Amino acid sequence: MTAIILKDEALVSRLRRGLLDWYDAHGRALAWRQGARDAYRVWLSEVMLQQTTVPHAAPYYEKFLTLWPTVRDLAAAEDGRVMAEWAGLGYYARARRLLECARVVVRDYDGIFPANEADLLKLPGFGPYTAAAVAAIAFDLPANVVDGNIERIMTRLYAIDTPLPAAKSDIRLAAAQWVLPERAGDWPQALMDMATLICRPKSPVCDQCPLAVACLALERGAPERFPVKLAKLPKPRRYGVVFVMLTGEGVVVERRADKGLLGGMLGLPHTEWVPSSSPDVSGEVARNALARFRDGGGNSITKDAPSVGDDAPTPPPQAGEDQWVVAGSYEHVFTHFALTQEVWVRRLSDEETASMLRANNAWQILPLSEKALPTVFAKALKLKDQTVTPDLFRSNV
DNA sequence: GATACGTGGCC
DNA sequence: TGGCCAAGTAT
Repeated sequence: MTAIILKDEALVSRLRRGLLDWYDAHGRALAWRQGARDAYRVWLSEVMLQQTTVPHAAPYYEKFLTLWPTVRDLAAAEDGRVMAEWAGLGYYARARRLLECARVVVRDYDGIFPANEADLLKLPGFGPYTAAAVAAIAFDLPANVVDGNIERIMTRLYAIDTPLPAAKSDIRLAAAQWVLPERAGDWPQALMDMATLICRPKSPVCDQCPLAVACLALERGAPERFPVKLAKLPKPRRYGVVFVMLTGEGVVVERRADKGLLGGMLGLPHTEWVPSSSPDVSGEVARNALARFRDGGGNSITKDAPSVGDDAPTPPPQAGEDQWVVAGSYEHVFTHFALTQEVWVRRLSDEETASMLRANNAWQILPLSEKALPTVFAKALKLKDQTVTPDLFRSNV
């Protein structure tokens, strides 16, 4: 428990004004800051920006606003369309909760976001940060907005050396000292811009910082040491095979279960992602997966797949198995594990396609021109494009 | 409190 | 090149 040293109010007041002056002169002209403040736009941008960089989120924000200009438009959208538009942005639970929240706002609030932090906090996908940010930025309420940027500023300002996340309560207390009703919406944005442009994680530019005279970390000589974080556990590696089944109309994809990794997204059928490549993922594991696809169960492949090393009976080779082309393999790093995946490609006849779709009701055909897949699967199609011979695309094989 | 949950850029 | 980092939330 770090004791927060209360700064004298006159100093806080002066520094606060200095940071707002800096923001007026140097704040970023981001798309969601243009025009009148609109709770829907503020909320949309905040959700997209969770754990996501501004350059990555910006084009998605523009596209969503074009497709669904109001919360009512979004609430009326098809689930699959929203998920497809989110593809590539990551943390897909955000998209499911975004849609759920839009529908709650329309149903319970007549399409108008509640203008108080407590009610915002109850909405799907709203946590302490987003509720405070929307309250402040959309409704100009003096909420205590604390995100990773503001955590960095506060741990440096007060030299809080308790490792995160244990330091969060102290950080909140520190940040709360700076909140005032005057320019309540600009304040957190000024802090976040300053944290991004000046109080950066690495090589902070302290000689440009409006708060430098009060910064204990700077005074002690190592501001980049803050915030202190607990060491991360090593990231395990897993292995799998992904199947690119080409048809006359596109590629076979499955709608994934709503919960868990890539929940609610379209994906390519794939084997279980096993912790070891031994004895042979691209042999027995792949063969078992293909057998399940033939018999149905393509949407539960991770649930009842035998793990590598089990002496589950190897099914007889399928007819046409030799038509698979191994396009290569690639790596994809998720939050909590790294995946090495081999890409198997083959052309399905119309009969096989019909049979596969009958057996696996979560499967459908996605035109190759559509960009609806999470990056982990988009990479497989890209690898296919780079390596597979054109004759696989012919309509009759 | 610990863990699950994506992706891309940077050094 | 592998680890770190980015406007967190849900369980």
